[in-house]
Amino acid sequence: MIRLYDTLAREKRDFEPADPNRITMYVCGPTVYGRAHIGNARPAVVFDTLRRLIEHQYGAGSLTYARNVTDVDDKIIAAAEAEGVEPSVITERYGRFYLEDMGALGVRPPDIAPHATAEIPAMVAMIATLIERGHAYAAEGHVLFSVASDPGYGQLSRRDREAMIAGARVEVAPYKRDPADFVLWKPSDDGVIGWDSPWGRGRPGWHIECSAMIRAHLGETIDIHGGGLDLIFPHHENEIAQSRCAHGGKPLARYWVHNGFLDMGTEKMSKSLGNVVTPNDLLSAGHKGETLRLALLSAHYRQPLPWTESLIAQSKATLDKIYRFPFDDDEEEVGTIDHGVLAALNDDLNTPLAISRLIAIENPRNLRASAQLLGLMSVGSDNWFRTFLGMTEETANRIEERIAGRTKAKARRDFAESDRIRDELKGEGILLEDGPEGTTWRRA
RNA sequence: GGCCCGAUGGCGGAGUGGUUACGUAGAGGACUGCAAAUCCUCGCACGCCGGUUCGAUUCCGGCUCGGGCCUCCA
Repeated sequence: MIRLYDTLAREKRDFEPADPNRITMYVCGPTVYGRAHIGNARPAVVFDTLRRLIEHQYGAGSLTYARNVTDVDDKIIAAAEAEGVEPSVITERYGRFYLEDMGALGVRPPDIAPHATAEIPAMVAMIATLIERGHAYAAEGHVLFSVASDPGYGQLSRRDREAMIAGARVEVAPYKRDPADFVLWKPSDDGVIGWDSPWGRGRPGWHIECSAMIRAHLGETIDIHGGGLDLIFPHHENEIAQSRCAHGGKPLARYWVHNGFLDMGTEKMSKSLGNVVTPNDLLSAGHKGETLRLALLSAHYRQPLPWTESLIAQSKATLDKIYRFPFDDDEEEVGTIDHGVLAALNDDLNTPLAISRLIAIENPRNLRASAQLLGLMSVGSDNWFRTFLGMTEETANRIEERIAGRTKAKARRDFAESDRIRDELKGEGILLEDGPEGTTWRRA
């Protein structure tokens, strides 16, 4: 039995899917206007891990996991204009980078990756329904959702109407009937990406994209909706309102799961603050994707996690430790997942506790099977310790030759020479270890 | 200003009303030509002030500090 903290209920609840054979999960994916940063990777890794857990507990094929791609957005339009290219050039490039970067962190592609630009008819249809039912209105080329028409609005974020009005610091657009109303459809000027609609040529608002795509691909009520804490308001609140009002009161999601933030010293990492570190930067610096994944999982997903070089180093040390277990990489027999690891994950995805259990596993096959549930130990030990970015077989052979030279020096007790060779290799990032069966080498 | 969350040892981080988290870093030892790896041992903690309790790091209240949201944002 999996337990999950449900943001709506503000407590851990037993996870009971509506249909255990067809579990549905939707997570808000990237807006593809730039390269994802390491903070963006946290939800991708967290929900990838939850996905692996669900698939383990309910069986392969039991879960349909959708993660959208927002490929129409004002920032995309701005980026395209800045480069003098079509928006699709921007969205295809960064969409590809996103998959590459997340893939390096062991994040498997979702089952479904709906793109907003391919789902415009579904959004238009949902907007039309909302207008019909008196929950939305057209004004000056815009369509707005009427927050006052939805008495349940504000439950997820626990915000009352007074607070929302008090918080409306932004100048209220003249076409809004109420300051809290939000845009479902907005007009596009000539030359700006847009689609024809009953309300004129325009493009969808951000929130309606997710509501419409969830409906189209997963249904009116899904089991789990995930995303970052910052999406609770207004994005998820608005999604809930749109979907509930369009679907005769049916709830959008049965469990709301939100991840906390990476701490970057003084303030959160964000593109607008310009203090971003990307997975690509870190991988280029020589860190392995699994190291970054473990670092991201080293705190509970709802807790803040300070992102530092030290955290990365600690994560690498942990992986070095488990990869040093005596494996036969050709071993085909599959291990079983450790009960302690599973119990920790079942309890609201307690990954730090699971990792501590993982390290204590003594059977190598069970260790590997358990690690793989967390998306770790995806490669063989040899690969982990010896693969360098761009290292060729020829380079590896040269290293072997130099080690052979050192072994000869050692045999004639010429330790000055043998230490010289060892130090030289160390300077190149290669560590030697003299074992009972000879010298082995690994990357630093 | 409003809403919400957090505060654990050098660092990361679980958890619990009364016994060890764990990892990493550090110290000592074994092993080693010396290292590395491995093994053994060790030290170091629960933000502040009250309250409840036989007993609180764990529950309650207040305070301080930090973070998030209220505007695009993982």
